[in-house]
Amino acid sequence: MARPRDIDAHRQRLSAATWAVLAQGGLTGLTVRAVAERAGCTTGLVMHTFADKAALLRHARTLLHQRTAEGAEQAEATATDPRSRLHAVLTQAVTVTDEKREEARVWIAYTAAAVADPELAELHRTHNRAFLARIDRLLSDALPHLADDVRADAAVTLVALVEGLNTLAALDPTTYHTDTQHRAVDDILTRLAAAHPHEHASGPAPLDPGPPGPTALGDQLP
Amino acid sequence: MARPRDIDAHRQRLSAATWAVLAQGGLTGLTVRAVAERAGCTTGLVMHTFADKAALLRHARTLLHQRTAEGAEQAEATATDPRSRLHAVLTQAVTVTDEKREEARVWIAYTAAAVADPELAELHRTHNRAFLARIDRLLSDALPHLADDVRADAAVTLVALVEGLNTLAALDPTTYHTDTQHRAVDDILTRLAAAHPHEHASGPAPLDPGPPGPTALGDQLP
DNA sequence: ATGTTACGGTAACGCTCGTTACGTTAACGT
DNA sequence: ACGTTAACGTAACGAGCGTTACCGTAACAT
Repeated sequence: MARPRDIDAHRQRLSAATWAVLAQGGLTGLTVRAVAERAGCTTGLVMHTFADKAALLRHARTLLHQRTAEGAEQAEATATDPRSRLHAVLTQAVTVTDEKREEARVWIAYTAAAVADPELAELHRTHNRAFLARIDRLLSDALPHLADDVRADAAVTLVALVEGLNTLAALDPTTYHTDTQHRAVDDILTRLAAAHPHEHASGPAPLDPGPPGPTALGDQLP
Repeated sequence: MARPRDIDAHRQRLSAATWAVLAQGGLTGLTVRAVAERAGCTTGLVMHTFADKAALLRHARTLLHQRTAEGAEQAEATATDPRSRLHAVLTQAVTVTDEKREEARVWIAYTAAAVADPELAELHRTHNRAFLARIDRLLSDALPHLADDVRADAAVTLVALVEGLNTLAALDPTTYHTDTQHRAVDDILTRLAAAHPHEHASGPAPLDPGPPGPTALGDQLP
């Protein structure tokens, strides 16, 4: 035996290099050579660590999702009551930091790659549905007065809003500022905390604010 | 003189071919040869019609925006009252047809390309801000009771929602169905038609529905 | 009818890509 | 200390890319 290697550490390092390359050069700038140079090694190590370029892409994609899931998990664990948990997870998802700025650009690249790559598309669906389920769960805890179908639609709305805000902010941070994104999320949550306008499609809106009061979410702004 | 050509017609045909290639093969599948084959010509015509590949991309991008702007213009012209105008433009933007399905995939490709291409990023900002301004104008006509800052945030929310819904629907049409998207847009509009929860940060919501009644937008569902 | 003109096709260039075959070298058991 | 073994680098291959130079040819003016 000779020269053992920590292959998982290599995979992680190369995945991080893949993110960096994607963030800087976009999808067309992603080459095995660029990843190797970014990781401080040669293409030899890359091809010995992954079967091919597609495997590298998939691994980096999965690791990226794990990182975002950890962020949501932490936000969820930090908050105390159900409403602030929902608020914390969504706010964290649209808060722009140096780390998240890169993440958004990488996210866009993977979205585009998934259009033509069925395996990446399947990964996208799995991960996105997990996030959607998380928001739905947080919604049912935070706003139990919402009917199931209304809540499902609200979850879709919130997930799409986060997706859209991050995409637009990545390309136009001037127009889509962090403050604007926070206000957008807070506004939706505040309106959801109020009763649904035509609940069960019966009569007009009952306008029932719910037990904790309608301004509970809005008051949590920084 | 000899052999005149309609260069604008060629540009349009090649741009349409570019969309088709982008929709099918994604950003990495976009090659001059693929565009030429799709358009039924050779790379020679492509390079005689455009200075280089980037010019072809930019032209197709601008033409795509013009097409989407026309769609919004038609929806706006068809509707009669201010509220249905806003509703029609947003609904049309998230309605999935064969044409729009391709459009969404092309849109994603351009978004990813803009991450690494400053010129495409500038085009994106210009066009997106134009759409944002349109929504803001339609909002001020449809819901005049909204304060300027509230309306601006609402416009950002609606644009981001449309962007997010289209992106997610392109990759997961099962989870993000056309009906779901319509309900998401309608729901936001209905909630916006109600008064803002903490208007001017003064007291609680005045809950003033406005002249045409609070359910005017919700009732316009198909 | 015919010469002229430029439109569009052909084919090749240089380059870079993903991938592979091979050589080098570093770390372990003995 | 040293041979062995596998990890990693090196270098080259074939394919495909954007781009260019060149040529055939179709359409107009005369």
